[in-house]
Amino acid sequence: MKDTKLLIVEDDQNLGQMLSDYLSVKGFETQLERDGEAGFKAFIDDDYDLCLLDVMMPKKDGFALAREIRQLKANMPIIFLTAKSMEEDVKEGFKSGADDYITKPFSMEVLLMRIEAVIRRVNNLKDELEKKKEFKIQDYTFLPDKRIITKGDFEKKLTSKENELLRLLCMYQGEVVDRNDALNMIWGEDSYYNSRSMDVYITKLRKIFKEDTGIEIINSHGKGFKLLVD
Amino acid sequence: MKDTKLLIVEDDQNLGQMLSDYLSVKGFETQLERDGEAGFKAFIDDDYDLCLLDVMMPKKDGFALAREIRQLKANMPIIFLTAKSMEEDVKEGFKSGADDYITKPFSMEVLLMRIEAVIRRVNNLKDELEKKKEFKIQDYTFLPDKRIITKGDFEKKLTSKENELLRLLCMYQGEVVDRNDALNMIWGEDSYYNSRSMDVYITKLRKIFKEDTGIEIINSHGKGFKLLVD
DNA sequence: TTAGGCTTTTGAACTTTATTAGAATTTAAT
DNA sequence: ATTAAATTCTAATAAAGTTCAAAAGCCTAA
Repeated sequence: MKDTKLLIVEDDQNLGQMLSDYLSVKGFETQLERDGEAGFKAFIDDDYDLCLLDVMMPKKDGFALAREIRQLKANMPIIFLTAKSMEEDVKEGFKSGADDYITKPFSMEVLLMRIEAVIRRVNNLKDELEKKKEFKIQDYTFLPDKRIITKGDFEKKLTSKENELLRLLCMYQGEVVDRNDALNMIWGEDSYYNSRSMDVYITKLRKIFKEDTGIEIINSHGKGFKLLVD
Repeated sequence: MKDTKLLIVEDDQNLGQMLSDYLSVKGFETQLERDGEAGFKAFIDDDYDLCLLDVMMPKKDGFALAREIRQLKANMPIIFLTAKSMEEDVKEGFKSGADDYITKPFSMEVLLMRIEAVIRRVNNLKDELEKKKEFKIQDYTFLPDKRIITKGDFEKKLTSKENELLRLLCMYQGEVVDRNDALNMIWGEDSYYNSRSMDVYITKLRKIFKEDTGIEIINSHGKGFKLLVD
């Protein structure tokens, strides 16, 4: 596995550099930006595992930036660097399972612990999902370990690619699964031909649910696929 | 997105200058006007994130000014600077979700906290909107998660760009959505070509509502677009 | 070990989505 | 009124996704 990659957005040059240096030493790959706009650009250009956002920043504050980031990646883990007075707002508005906040001033050690905690939490979440033995898709029961999907007395064996792809879609049900991510996870590499191959499997999965209104695998052009169930 | 921009309308020159200076130092962009009329002119000429209005002013008092401002921008956050004796009036007449008031005399610190609180509240409102699953546009139902818009038995699938753009317009229904903001949020960057591309999508959306009187996407020259429904 | 059956990849034709170009209009400003 | 800038909309093109069918791989039971 590669380094954990952090996006740090902090307008105080001193603090920013200090964070960046300290966390680099601690084994993270870091990218430092000094305002919300630059931060968003950086976020688009690269893949990060966690964002560290100052709340009070010129051009675009941390909350606004977080909102935009979440539009692109709904579960991106975020830690807000906030003043004492804003504590309540973070709690109310932004604390999803993948978030945390830390009030200034803080010690580097404490920050490090928070970062590790968030990453652990996120990994656990992913683990849980991966370990999940059974997914419900309307009346269907999908058992990834047994590689079958059933509905009433209908039962279909899935091939391993079908199985992994459906598992991934189910894990992130309702969210777009990145094409690249899926390719890397299931095919091990993201090439043009693998991508075509994946399309074929998407077609196969769609065929399974063809008759069922309310189950759809929709494409998000240039991004990936999303399993929608209502 | 730019700095948070404040319009300060205060007839007491001393206090006005002090406010303006202090808030500038604190990282806000400020514009100071000394009466209601000048304040309204300034409001028309520029985009503000929050207005700080003295209630007692010559030519046009703070309430009257607020009324006019609200006609142009229904949700403009406003903080009234009021004397103790007027406290009741503000509470009754003007406190919308985005408002606050502060009684003179006040400390700069308290004012700052109020400003931040209002801005935070507004940002949280935006969050809620983003999470919204369903928008009504007259008889249409727009379901951004499913990327469809329906009306009776008419149903149209939307492409992801159409979908995001319409979502944005719906979120700010009745208000102008900045071109730049839309480009940054949906396209990730604000370039000439993306801007042309967005125009094409505006055209597509307009076509959907072509037959419907009372639904319009109107352009605000040099600013952006506004979804108008009546 | 090898034929048959299943899985996966590849090729190719086709559809949909997004961008670019450009001509015609509209708006704002000098 | 003239000019520049911004917008509108159609059409052409490029890029991405979909699907079917056939080829290539892979496994396993005879």
